[in-house]
Amino acid sequence: MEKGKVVVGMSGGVDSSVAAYLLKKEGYDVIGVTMQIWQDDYNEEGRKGEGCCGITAVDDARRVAEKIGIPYYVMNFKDVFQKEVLEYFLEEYRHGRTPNPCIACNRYVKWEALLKRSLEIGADYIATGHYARVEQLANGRFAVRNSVTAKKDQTYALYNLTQEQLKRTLMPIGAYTKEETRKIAEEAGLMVAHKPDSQDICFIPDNDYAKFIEEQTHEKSRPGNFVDKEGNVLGIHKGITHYTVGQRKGLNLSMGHPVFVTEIRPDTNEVVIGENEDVFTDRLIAGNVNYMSIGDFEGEYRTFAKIRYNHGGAPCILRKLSDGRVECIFDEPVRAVTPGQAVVFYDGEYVMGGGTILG
RNA sequence: UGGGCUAUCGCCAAGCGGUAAGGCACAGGACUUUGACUCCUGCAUCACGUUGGUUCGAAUCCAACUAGCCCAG
Repeated sequence: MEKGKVVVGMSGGVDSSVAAYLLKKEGYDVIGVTMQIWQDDYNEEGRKGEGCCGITAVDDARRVAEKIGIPYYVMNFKDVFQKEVLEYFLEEYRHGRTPNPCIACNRYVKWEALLKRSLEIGADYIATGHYARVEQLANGRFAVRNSVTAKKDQTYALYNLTQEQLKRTLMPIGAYTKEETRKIAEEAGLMVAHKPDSQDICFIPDNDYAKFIEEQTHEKSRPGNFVDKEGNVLGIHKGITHYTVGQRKGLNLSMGHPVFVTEIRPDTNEVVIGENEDVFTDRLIAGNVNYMSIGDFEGEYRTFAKIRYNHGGAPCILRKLSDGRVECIFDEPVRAVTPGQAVVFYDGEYVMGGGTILG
């Protein structure tokens, strides 16, 4: 109790379950909460491998909460999810960009909304089952630090959290590997110990996100032209929402050798096709930059950047631009810089900041 | 309707008498708490435009037919 009151976001998976268990064991006053963020009325059969927000979530989370002896609630966050994640997601695709909904969901739903409500009910912290650590640095700032397992590291999706949010965040799982987490779950007798990892976009049932966009927007995707960089028409595409930069599969273009999407032009409804080397670039511009381990920087800044969730990262130099934008110049070209995705900067193991890729 | 050329998997394309390469596309799987990339597997089995013929044996040679292309008109 002396350690404070913490609300743990429980998805019903192993990670958040173990997070709750560990905090309880450490002496926190733990409250389990599952966020209801999406329709809870799809009881279709055959939903395997629930995402982070699935619906068997509630059952599993409640059982775990009971098992470890903590109060448990379900909170409704559908409105904020609808606005900050879903609408954003649809709008980005409509503009030919490729959004990362998890990042928006983390910042606005999991943290902003959940934290606010948690504070309202008297909590001191919120906690999640992310593979990342939160630490306060010598300069007084809070930053997300790499999980002990680079393999399961989830810091990329957390770059957008604010100092206020981080100050009140606990991520107990960051100190363990996935295997260790499962072992802890097993030893604690949590029935979710062997639940498969979630994957894919959690709110898109069958993983067919293009169809999902059509259904949500009530707009049929509009076919257009595949063109090469000279403007020659190569074929017809199914609608720009079906594609992303660097994509090869699903183009149905038989050029004799593999070809890739190099650009999406929402204005002309064109998808530009090129060679593999055409999809490499050594620079990008990011906007909406959120600084984490440092408050800001002047001039140039040497760092290491990831341009997508599963990117190993690449050394680069940051240069300040106007309107809070930054230019990122890589030492070596990187593949498929994609507008809409996030670029996250690292100082060693710490997230230095990140932003949205504009181009 | 004179001459010439070509017809092999959805697309491109090897093969030149001995029993159908490969690439692209596509499908399935692996990987992955975003979209991609990548990797693995599969993908012509009375079949090589059709019909006959030669041959022990033809996609490979011959003939006719059909279709397309080119040059002449």
